[in-house]
This record gives sequence, C-alpha cells and structure tokens, in this order.
Amino acid sequence: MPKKVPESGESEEATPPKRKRGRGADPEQTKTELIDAAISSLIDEGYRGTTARSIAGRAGCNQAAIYYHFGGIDDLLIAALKVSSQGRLARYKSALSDDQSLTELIAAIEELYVEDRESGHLSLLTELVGGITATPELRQGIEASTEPWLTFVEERIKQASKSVSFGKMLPSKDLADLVFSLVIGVELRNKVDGNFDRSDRLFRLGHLAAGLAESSGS
Amino acid sequence: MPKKVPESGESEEATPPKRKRGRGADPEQTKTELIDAAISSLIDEGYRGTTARSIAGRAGCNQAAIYYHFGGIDDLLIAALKVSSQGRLARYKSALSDDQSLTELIAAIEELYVEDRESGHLSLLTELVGGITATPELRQGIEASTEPWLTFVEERIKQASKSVSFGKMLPSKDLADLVFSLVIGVELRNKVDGNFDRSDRLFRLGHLAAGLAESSGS
Amino acid sequence: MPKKVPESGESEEATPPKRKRGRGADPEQTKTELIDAAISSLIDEGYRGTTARSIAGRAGCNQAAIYYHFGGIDDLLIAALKVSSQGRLARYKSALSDDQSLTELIAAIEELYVEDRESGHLSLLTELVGGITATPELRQGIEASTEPWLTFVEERIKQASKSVSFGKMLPSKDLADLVFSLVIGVELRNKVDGNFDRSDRLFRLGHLAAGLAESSGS
Amino acid sequence: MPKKVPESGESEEATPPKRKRGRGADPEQTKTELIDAAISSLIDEGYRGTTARSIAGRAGCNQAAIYYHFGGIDDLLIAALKVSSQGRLARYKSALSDDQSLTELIAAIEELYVEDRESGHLSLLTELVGGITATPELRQGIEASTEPWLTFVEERIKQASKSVSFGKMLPSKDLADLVFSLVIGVELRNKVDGNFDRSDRLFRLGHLAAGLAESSGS
DNA sequence: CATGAATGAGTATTCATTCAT
DNA sequence: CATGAATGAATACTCATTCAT
Repeated sequence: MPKKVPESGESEEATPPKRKRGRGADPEQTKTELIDAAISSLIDEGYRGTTARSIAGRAGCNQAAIYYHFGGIDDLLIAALKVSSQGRLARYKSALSDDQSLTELIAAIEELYVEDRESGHLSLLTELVGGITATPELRQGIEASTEPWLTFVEERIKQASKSVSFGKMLPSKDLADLVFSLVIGVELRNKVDGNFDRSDRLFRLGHLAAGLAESSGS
Repeated sequence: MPKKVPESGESEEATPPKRKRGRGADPEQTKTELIDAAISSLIDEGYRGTTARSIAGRAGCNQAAIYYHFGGIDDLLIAALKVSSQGRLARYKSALSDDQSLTELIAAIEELYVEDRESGHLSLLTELVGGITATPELRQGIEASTEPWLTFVEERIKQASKSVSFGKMLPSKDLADLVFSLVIGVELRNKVDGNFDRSDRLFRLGHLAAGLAESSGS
Repeated sequence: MPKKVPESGESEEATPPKRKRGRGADPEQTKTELIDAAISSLIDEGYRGTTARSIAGRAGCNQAAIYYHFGGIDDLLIAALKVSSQGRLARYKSALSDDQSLTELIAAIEELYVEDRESGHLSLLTELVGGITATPELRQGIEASTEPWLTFVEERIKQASKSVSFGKMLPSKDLADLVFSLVIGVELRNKVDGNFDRSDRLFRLGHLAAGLAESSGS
Repeated sequence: MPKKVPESGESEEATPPKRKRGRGADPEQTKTELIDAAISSLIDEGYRGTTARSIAGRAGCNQAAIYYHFGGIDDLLIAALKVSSQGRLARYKSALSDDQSLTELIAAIEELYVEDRESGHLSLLTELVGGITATPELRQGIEASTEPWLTFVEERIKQASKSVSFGKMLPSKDLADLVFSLVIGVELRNKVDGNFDRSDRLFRLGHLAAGLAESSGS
C-alpha cells in the first residue's frame, strides 16, 4: 500500500546521464540503487525478510555488491535509514515555518505525517529497531538517525509554545521525547491492527488541546 | 538485563510433583517449558534470533517438540505472548483499585511499568510486532493479546477521570489508545538509546498533569 | 479421481458390530483400517508421500499403531499390497470363465482393467516398485503379490489359445509375462501424460488381433 | 550392478583443460557434475533416496550449489533426465539405419537396450515416474523427455513395416506406444524379480514374430 | 569496478521410530 | 490393547559471506 516517494537523492537536481552498471560504471549510482532497494525491502518485507538476496534483487545487482560498497548488510541498512531519515527531515524543515500558529503547525505536521505513513518511511525506523535485539550493532546507527529529529521537534515545540500563556513552563525536551515516542508507538500499533484512523483521532485530540492552549492567551 | 519474573503459571501455588519429561510424561509441563523458553528467547534474542534451535535449547527439549505441541514456531510465539500478556494483565488488575486518586493511580502504574520493563515482558510485544511485516500470520494473535489491555486502560481512565472536573468531557477511548501507543513507543525508543530514565521523566510529566487536573476540583 | 472400491475385506459378509478402537478393542479392525489407510495413501500420495503420519491420519489412529500391529511402515505396505492384490485377483477369477471366446475374454478383461485403473489399485503396485531401489526389503513382498497374477494370466492364455489354430505353438508363459509387463508399463505411462485413452487404443489393437486369430480357425 | 556409461557429454572429444571447481570456476563443469551425480543417485538410491545430500555428496560439492545452479532438486532431476535421455536417443539414432531389415533392426535394438538396462539409464525414467504422485511438478519434465522417443520409435516402425506385406495396415503410432510402454513395464518388473532374462525371452518372441512377418513377403 | 560462483552454517519442518503408561 | 509424548536424524531450502576473476 505504501505510496512511492523518492527515496534517496532528496533534491530534484538533474542527475547526470545514468550509465549502466558494470565495469567502468559510476559507483555512486550502484550505491544509490542499493540504498533504495534496502529501503523498499525493509518497508515491504520487514527486517527479517530483508536479506542480501532480497536487496540485490530489488537493486538489480549482485549480492556481493552489498559487501563491496557497504561492507555488510547491516551497514547498508543503517545507510538506508540515514538517507531516508535525512530526506524526510529536510522535507519537514522546509514545510514548517516559524510564523505558524500552534493550530497551523499541527495541521501542517499532520499532512507530513500522512506522507510518512503512506510512503512507509516511518516503518523503516520501527523495522530496524526490531532488529536491534538480534543485531545490537544496529543501535548506534539508528540512534544517529533519530537524534536530529528530537532536536528538531524540541525546537518546534519551543517556538510554538511562545504563543501560549504558560509556554515557558513547558518542558519542551520531555514533550519532544513524548511526541516522538508516541509517533513511533502509533506506527507500531498500526502494524498490528491496520487501523489507520488512529492517527486521525489522535491529531483531532491534538487540535483540541491546541485550541484550548491558544484560547488561554499568549 | 531483564530481571527474571515467573513467566507462565501466574500463581505461586505449589506445583504438583513434577514428573520428569520424556515419553509418557505430562505434556502440560513440556508446553509450559516451551512457552517459557519462547518468552525468554524473544526477550534475549529478539524475533529474528528466536529460532527453533534457540527455543528448544532453552527448554531443554527437542526441536520437534515445538511442532508436536504447537504446530509451528509462530503458533508457539503467539501462545507465549498470550500467556505473558494475560499474566501481566492479571497483575495490573489486582494491583490497581477503584478508590485510588489520579495521583495514586499513576504512582501505582509506574511501579508496575517498571516491573514490565525490567522483566522484559513489554519487549515481547514489540519484538513480535517487528515480525509482522515478515510474517503477517502473527498479526491476529498479537491483536488478540493487545485488545484486553485497551479495554482495561480505558476503564481505568474512565474511573480516574471521575475525580476531575472536566472528566466527563475526556475521550477515554482515544486517551487509552494514546497511552498504550505511548508505552509501546517508549519501549521501542528505550531499545535504541538504552535511556531508561525516559519513562521516569514522562511519569513525572504525568504526575504534574495529574496534579493540575486534580487541583481543578472534582 | 480414483473411484472408491472396497479395499480389504474382499467378501461382503456382514462384519461384526464395530467396536470403537482403544483399550479392549478388536485388533483386527485396527489392522484392517491401517491397511485401508495405507492403500489409499499409496494411491493418493505415492510411495514417497506415504508416511507414518499420512497413514495414521487416514486410519484415524496413532502412528505407533503401525509399529504395534505391523512392525514397521514397509511391512504394512507389503500387507496392503497383498490384500489389495488378492482382492483384485479374486475379482478377476470370478469374472472370467473358461468358456469365453478370445474376443469375449478380452472384452471382460477390459472391463476389469478399467475398474483397476479407476480405483487406483494398479497404481499401488507401481508406487511400491518405485520404492524398491530405496528400500530393497520391499522386493520380496512385491514379488509374492505379483506371482499369482502371472500364473493366472498364463492359464487364461493357455485356455484361450485353444480356440486358435496355432494355439499350441504359443509360448503362453512368455506371453503372460509380456501382457503383465505391458499393463504395468501402461499404468506408469498414464501417470506421465494422463492419457487414459492409451489403454483403450491398446485394447482395440487386442480386439483386432483376437479377431484375426479367431478367423484363422480353431 | 549398473555398468558405468558416460552420462552427460555424449561425445568423447577431449574436454578442455578442466579448471578446478570453486569460486570463480567454470560453472558448466559444476552443473555437469551435479547432473551426473543426480543421475547416478537416481540409479543407485532411487527417487526416494535421491536427496540434496546424496547428490551433493556424489558431486563433491555443497548442497547449496544445487539451488544456485538449478533452483531446486526437482529441477535438477528433470535436467538430469533430459541429458540422459537425449544422450541415449542420440546413440539409438546413430546406431540404427534405414536400410536394416526387420530382423536386423530388432537385433540392433536388443544390443542398445542391453546397454540401457545395464547402465541404468532406463531406470532413471521409471524412478522419476515413481515420484510423480508425490511431486506432480515432475510430470511435465518427464513428458518432455519421453515424447521424442515416441516419435522416434514410431518412425522406426513405419520404416520397418515397409518390408512387410501388410505393413501399411499397421497402426504405427499405437504400436510405438505399445513398445515404449512394454519397455518401461519390463524395466519395472526387472526391479521386482531381478529376472533379467525376461527381456531376452521377449526379444526372442520379437525375432519370431519378425521372421513370420517377413516370410509373409514384402 | 563489479560480479558470478561457491559455501558452511543455519532455517523451518518432517521423518521413522521408541517407550512409558 | 493402544496410544500420547517424545526424539535423533533427516528433509528441502536459504542465509550471510567470501573470493577468484
């Protein structure tokens, strides 16, 4: 069901004429293709189903390429998460501006979130976290991709709370942690019951709370 | 790191004289041992690392026993989740009473939650959810074990909100959903950074909010 | 597709009131059920697919019963072949009489053969022979079930050739061998292409030859 | 008991300098070795005994190679049948010529047949057919290897019947079917009783009939 | 630069068989 | 008399990984 959203290569700049892969090819292209393949495999097949074969098959190249370019499967997976995460974060940053009211902010976020959910990019994170217990090496890489989001969310919260009377009292860091955890939890729960209106309902709750907060004056 | 907490067999009643396992033995004991083994394997090795070998090894019996008693690994896994989930839910139900104030309630829950987190029983759920993408058959079983928790949380919220002035306005079902999702999200995030004080901080936030709510009068 | 034809118990005599199986049951009944199960499993699943599980499942009893009653799977299989073979042979003997002309004889045989083919009883033999290479112990048992057929066929040929001028010159033993081998070969070939009109065409050839032979005078 | 006869590689031309097997080796050699191993395993151990282990062991390579090169055991098996069948058919074609009398033809065939029987190549076919019930996927492959033989036999019969007065009346297609089925049936019967003079006796019968037919004028 | 070939160790699952009851 | 429980060894197949080219 996930809609296709451009994976790596966040920008739309014209890519140079794609040479075919093989001897004398552009190594970056292969790497990019592998990363895209890893992303789509993680989304479609989950962490357990994401094997060298599955990735190489999707990338249309040899399994050995994974080792040649990334040194191993897990390293490729981390790279994939990084690319995906950075791409999405950039999108969020460009779509949210400082002068939005709390209500506007939440509306904007909801739109982005739906993009995430539908494209499957959120799933990437939860799938990889699921692999941590079996493969602890993943942890560090995941954390690195996670961290920028937290500072970003915290910042947004700080900014938004300016328009609220008791704003300065809000523990923006903890709230950021809460919001981020909640998003992840919702994603996981969606996997269980496929009940995608859960996020809708929670956003409605958010709008309600935002309305209440704003009406309490700046 | 998870502390050992008795898995199946919620009660502490003296178990009847344990016959040795083997041909002609008590099958229930073997089943129980397999379930316990599955639980501990899921906690220690994750979904990906929980193989027939790993389970049978922990249970001290032959891999074939898994198939004899449960028909397959996934079936054993959801049986394990069910046992674990029911056991924990019973514990929650017996530990929380109707006449607790909101603040008391939260304090009680925090205690139980720490038990969950430390024993690893919460991890069971997230590990299995991680397997859904690769093995969709798990979904139904997970959902079945999840559902009772939601109704339980909802009831608690309804009960607790009576002591709050605007309590009747609260969408208890959505809040239950939110709380449950948040717990799951936190568990997942803990796996990433091992930052176990996150829950402490969030509970503090909860206490704060509870205090605010209660001070607004009943 | 094989039509059901009563397996063991060649006669239609009233069977004594069937007690259920279990402690104090009639051992003969269990044996009979196991044999019938083995026959149908060989027909449906082939030699490779005929496992203890498959047989016991069809017989509705425990796998251990096979060992208790027959000592092993192969022994049960041999017993099954024997029962099936004897049953069919009895049917042939009762359906063919001495005073049939060659043409009548062939017509009668065709009818019986179609029974065999459709019920799958012929398949029993070829499936078991397929197992000989892997399990040489089968050989003797199969040979024992095969031998009576050859003497029977030889006798029929001898009798029938009396109505043919050059009848005494015919090497009836070799011809019996030929006919029997041909039947087996046809059965095997049918498995490959499912072309069941092959036997029809060959019987037509037989009728032609019979007509020719008879027209040459007695 | 089967005598060794070169399996694949019908010609005796000097094979190019055989590189050792292993990473980066000539894949054709590995494939050939696997096919030869499959053939000899089918002959020696039968269909039931022909496992990945047995084949890889005989080929001196890893079981996984079977899957790498053929995708699965059954596919390797039908590849083996194809190679064997084509090799033998080529041998037959080169050994039989148009200008042979019926008697000469039968004599020539007898010689070839003895080769088949002794080398075990005929057994290949019957073993695989025995597997059809359990593994229907084999059917198509077997049929494909079978079909050329039928057209070949039919042609031979047509050609030979020219030297017989009533030759044009002969239903060569049905006769081809009969002959081929008979050969298969005889092979199977040989497995049961090890009575290898059966074919001798049948060939004698054939010679007799041929003599009769030829004496009836062209 | 990249890959085809190969493999050892592993996967889930099923086998025939045994034994205590 | 018969069976439920159990198992060691096998089954087909896939894994991540390596290496020669």
